[in-house]
Amino acid sequence: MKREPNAKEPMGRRAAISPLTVRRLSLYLRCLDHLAAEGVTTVSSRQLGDALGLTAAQVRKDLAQFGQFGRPGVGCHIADLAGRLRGIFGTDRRWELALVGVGSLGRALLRYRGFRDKGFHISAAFDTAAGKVGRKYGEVVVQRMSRLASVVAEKGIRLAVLTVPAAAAQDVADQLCRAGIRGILNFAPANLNVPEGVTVVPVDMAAQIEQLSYFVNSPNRA
Amino acid sequence: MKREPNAKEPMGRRAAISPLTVRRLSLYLRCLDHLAAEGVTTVSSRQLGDALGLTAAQVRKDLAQFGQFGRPGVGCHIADLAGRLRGIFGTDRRWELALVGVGSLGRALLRYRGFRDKGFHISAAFDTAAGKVGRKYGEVVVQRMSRLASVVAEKGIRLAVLTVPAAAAQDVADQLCRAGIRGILNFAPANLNVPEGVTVVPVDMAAQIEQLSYFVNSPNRA
DNA sequence: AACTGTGAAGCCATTCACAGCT
DNA sequence: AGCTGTGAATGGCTTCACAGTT
Repeated sequence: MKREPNAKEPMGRRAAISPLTVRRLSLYLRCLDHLAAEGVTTVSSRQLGDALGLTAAQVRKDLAQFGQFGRPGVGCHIADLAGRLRGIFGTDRRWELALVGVGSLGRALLRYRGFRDKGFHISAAFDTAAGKVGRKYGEVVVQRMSRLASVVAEKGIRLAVLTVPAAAAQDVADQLCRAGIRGILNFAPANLNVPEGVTVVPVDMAAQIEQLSYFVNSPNRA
Repeated sequence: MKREPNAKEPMGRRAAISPLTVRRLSLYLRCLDHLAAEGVTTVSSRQLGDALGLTAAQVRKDLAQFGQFGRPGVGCHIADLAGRLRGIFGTDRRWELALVGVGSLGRALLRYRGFRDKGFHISAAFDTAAGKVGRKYGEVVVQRMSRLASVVAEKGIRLAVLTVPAAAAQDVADQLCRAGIRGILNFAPANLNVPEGVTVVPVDMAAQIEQLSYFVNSPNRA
């Protein structure tokens, strides 16, 4: 995972957006959906910021990168903005996922509703353990690893969830990349090396609880 | 083993460290443990940086905040540095955790080895569902929520793992804070309001897969 | 009056470059 | 030589402040 100097290339009409901004966009969308469920139709940047602990200017700057939303004096139309954000994320369509590693975490994710609600459907699961192959968890039957490439091709799967032990992670990631996967949600505590064009988003829960104990441990509070 | 604090700050009180740095410290520690397991005893900032996709200068700046490590011409002694990092995180001692919400994700975390390996032990679990109370998952028996405060006090629990549905998250967080919890690892897709002195670290998997699809979807590579 | 969108300023984080140690 | 620790420079992110719109 090497960070290139990020040359400013004019390709595509979207300029590169910082990962920090992308993370906040998710928060905005969650908040908008929440408001919409309550019947609210309009929201100001200040309201959004207050709900999330951000400044109103930050919210406006983030959203401004994608064009003009809300009208002065009124605010943003929630449904419009939410739809637009979904378009940006690509969650206005359905995504098929492959999951590799059917341990306890993998099984939990096979049943996790949070993915389905956003349009992400785990439609194939793989494991090396013979005892697991053939078993059905949630909706999918576990298959052997040798079927990975053909299933990925057949179902047009572009994203994978990686829930194998750290020691196996790089090897499995290589297989996923060869199979044509474009993105990996990596739960293994390992840094993955992937070719250009494949994105890895790490979900390192061990690191996150470490952060928690750091902040609880340390005397400084902001 | 002479430590030379060099009078940056008196050792007792640490200056506030940016969350970005804290996240990288976790990566350093993981990498150091990995190297140590291979029998390596010394590492340079360049090697560490290369392994993680960071510059050598970044690594040195991050570590310099905590004093002097490695010797010029040699590098850092891995065991020393790792031990020091564990001290910073507080993972050189044992932590007791309470888990609230024994759904599929909660059950998976009750068995998750990644926490135990870092010294975090889930020693109590709670749920509102009568059907789950009394059942044993992994090592712990699920208890009813009304017992939360007394168990937390009794076992000296300071951290909690929150795996309840979003709609219940704030209410449960309030209960946790009243019970004296100091930190919450929040898996619920909701922004929690907590009093001063309580830390929340969000683990929003839905947002993370949204990020993944954004980067796969968008033309610009990072 | 309320709110947006945006240049400019301010602040923080990263990288550079080099003196100094082993 | 090889490496660290650190001031200086750079670059990026956030906040400020205000002109402009409804």
